[in-house]
Amino acid sequence: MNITQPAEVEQVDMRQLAVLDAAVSVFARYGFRKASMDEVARAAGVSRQGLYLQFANKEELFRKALEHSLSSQLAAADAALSRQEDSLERRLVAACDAWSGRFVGSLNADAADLMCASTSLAGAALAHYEARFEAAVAQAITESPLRLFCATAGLCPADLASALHATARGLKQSSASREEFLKGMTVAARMFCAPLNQLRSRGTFDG
Amino acid sequence: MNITQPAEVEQVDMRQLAVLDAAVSVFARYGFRKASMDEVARAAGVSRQGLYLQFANKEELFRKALEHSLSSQLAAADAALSRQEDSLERRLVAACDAWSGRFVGSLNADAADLMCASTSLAGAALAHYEARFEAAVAQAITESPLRLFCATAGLCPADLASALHATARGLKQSSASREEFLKGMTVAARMFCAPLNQLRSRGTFDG
DNA sequence: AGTTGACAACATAGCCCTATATTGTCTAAG
DNA sequence: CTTAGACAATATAGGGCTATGTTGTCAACT
Repeated sequence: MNITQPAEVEQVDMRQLAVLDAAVSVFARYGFRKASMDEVARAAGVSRQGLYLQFANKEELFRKALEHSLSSQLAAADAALSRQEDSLERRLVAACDAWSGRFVGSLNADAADLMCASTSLAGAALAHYEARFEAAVAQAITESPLRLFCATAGLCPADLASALHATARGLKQSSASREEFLKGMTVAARMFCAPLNQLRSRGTFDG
Repeated sequence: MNITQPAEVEQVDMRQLAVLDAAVSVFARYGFRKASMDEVARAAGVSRQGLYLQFANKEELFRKALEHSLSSQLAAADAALSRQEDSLERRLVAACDAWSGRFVGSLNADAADLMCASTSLAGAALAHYEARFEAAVAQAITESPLRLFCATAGLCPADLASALHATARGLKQSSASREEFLKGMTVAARMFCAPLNQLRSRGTFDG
């Protein structure tokens, strides 16, 4: 009987994740207030009461859904950053895209409501994941030859990560399509990685 | 009698500019709807009817004020970019600060109203000035040795200008203070200008 | 375990009406 | 040429009130 226990636990987790995925898409589409528990339940393929069996109330559902989304975005960014076979430029673009680009074209008028609810209901988690994203980017830079340039330029990898994050923010705001976002992000990443190519062409590349 | 004519014309322009300056600060403080003509008149030191003698209505006043602000921001950015005694990094930071940094810390809840009014009442002018800002930045890059790097990186100066503009947007949104904005902008500009220093240290600097 | 249907409590959207503020215009006065 | 004061037309803010939608919880059902 112990053998089935882990399977059941995984089952429960899978259910939760599926529900959270549905909640994320519904909240992203309608915002916090205009998204109803009924809509989320229908999107998740469960009954409305099924939601209340897993989450105490709408606020907790939103918080968990937001954290789930942030967590998966961060995981995707981490995965992109750890693709050692790709260039740093490509990894940085992919990481910023995984982190910020997911909902670029799909933001409607309820974006303000979403931001407001996010900061008021899970501001700490939001800041936490943003810090972890920047830390991951900074770590990738630290592990690359670009760290050599940082020192000579009087900067630290965290500064670069923060600046790249700001660029991603700005592009998310001004881009009409994901292609536009990726194009701008590629330009920024290429400029940030320029010292790498210069080092390489000078023969001072040491991995 | 012709001698006094130009002086009078300049007087009128000065008056208009003073009124527009006052209007800009009032609109920036209260947004479009919550700012009253009475408030603008008091800030400008004229009567409410004085405003209607110079501007047909509130919408025209807002449009002219916005264009005046954009024009002066662009002029300040241009001035910063043409300070040949400064490094390109410093000029780019100063230009972005002049363009985007003016109201960084002072944006309140009425920012949405401002953006909405700006795009609906003078969206064309807004886009026009934004394009001119990016063109000015691109021109400064073209006139610098950085243009050499652009070609080798498969980019054009306009791409860099657009990316820098996006960074300024993102920092404007996420920065709590102007110092934070300037710090982030400096990091981005330094990275964008990194190829310059590398070229210089390799002795391939040709002005 | 989850679903269904029902329920009170609460929030929301809409409408109407009122009071107040603001716009845009006019005339008289300095 | 500008201002002050007054004015109708209009926009806005607020209260009350209703209709509708939503939340959170319950018991009965499968």
